[in-house]
Amino acid sequence: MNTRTYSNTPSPTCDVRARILTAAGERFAQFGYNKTTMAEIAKDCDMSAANLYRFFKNKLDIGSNLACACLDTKLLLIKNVVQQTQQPAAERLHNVVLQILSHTHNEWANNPRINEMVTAICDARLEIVNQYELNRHNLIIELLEDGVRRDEFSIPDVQDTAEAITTAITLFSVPLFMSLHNLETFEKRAKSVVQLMLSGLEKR
Amino acid sequence: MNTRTYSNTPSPTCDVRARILTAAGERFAQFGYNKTTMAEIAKDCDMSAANLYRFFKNKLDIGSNLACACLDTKLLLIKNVVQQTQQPAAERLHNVVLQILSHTHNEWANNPRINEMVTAICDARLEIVNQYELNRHNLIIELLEDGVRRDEFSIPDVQDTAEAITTAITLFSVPLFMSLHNLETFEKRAKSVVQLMLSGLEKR
DNA sequence: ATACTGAACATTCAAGATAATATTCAGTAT
DNA sequence: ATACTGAATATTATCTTGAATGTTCAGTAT
Repeated sequence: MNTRTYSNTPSPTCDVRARILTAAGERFAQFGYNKTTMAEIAKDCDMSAANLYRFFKNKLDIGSNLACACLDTKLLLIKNVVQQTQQPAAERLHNVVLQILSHTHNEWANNPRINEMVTAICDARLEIVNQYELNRHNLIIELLEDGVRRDEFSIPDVQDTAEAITTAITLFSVPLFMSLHNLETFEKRAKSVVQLMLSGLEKR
Repeated sequence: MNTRTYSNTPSPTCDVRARILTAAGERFAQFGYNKTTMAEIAKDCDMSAANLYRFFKNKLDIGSNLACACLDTKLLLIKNVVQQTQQPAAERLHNVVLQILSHTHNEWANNPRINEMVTAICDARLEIVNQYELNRHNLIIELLEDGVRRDEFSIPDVQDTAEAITTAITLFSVPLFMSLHNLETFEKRAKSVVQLMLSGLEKR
């Protein structure tokens, strides 16, 4: 990644990168990743297609950067929910799951283009989605530990439990599944799953 | 479905159907659904391809029948676990989840051909997989109700809870996911999920 | 040296042609 | 009538090829 900055130059490298990403992002969102050509992105930035390669390794690299940003936004939304520390941890868990569901559904329903891009990128760059999963995992751990600290939760192994939660909400995280039901059905299911995760089956 | 039987005929209709299904099943398992031709199935049964259509509507219909049988086997395995009534319900739930995981993983690892077939069929005949899901759902309900009857479980809404469990074990039911981890990792996760479903997070 | 371009080259996509296969049906044997 | 077949037809998959696009690079301007 390029980390240099030219504070006294009118058009620093990182600005060019940002301009390219903006142009590409708009095209990808409107016409899809595959239908967008490097020539078009270049034209939007008043440069040649060849010049794009001075700033990004290739088209996939542009896509990856956008996908990263996309996943970062997603992560930030979750973080915001987790850090509503005035709310009980149980409620925040509930909100996290609904947040994830809502985002997945939105992606699928309102912006199949973006989804196409993210899919394409994730196929090629597994590490990006891995990083996202790891960050999400850590946010769940943060939430669980907070719940334990506040004496709301009793959790023998936070690490395992966080993994179990991630596993249990798979249905809400994968856009592919969104065609199975409508949003209300998913929300109902999400509530049931959270309910189950909170109280468990065993008699107390 | 043909339900007539010719008890005094040496080669009754239903035997021919069975012969065709056996031949097709072997071909599908060995070479895959798409690579198997109707002519080949017919040759295995010493008949013309045209004659197959007297017993099955089309190729997909042959595949559907095999897929049904496949899912019925799966269901039977689950049923057997559920009905081990000498075991505690909690243990049986654990075994059901591991059973499902093991079957999904097996399908994916040892027999991609069969999997290809089931996928092809399910794409075309959603009602088959729906029926399977419904039956599985009912088995889970049976297990939960038994757990409640024995005073092991305390469950406000069995219907909702069964749906929640089905949802939570999505990762173990979809062959597509099997490439993500190795079997041991999945088993560890399955145990964590069951643990979570049994005890819940909330302090008691 | 640095920023950039146009043209060359490599790869991917898509439309059309071809071949393989599924399905139907008229016709034969019993 | 019933069980079945071979050949005809419809559908689907595979291959081919030209065009479009991604990528590289020698060369130009500053």
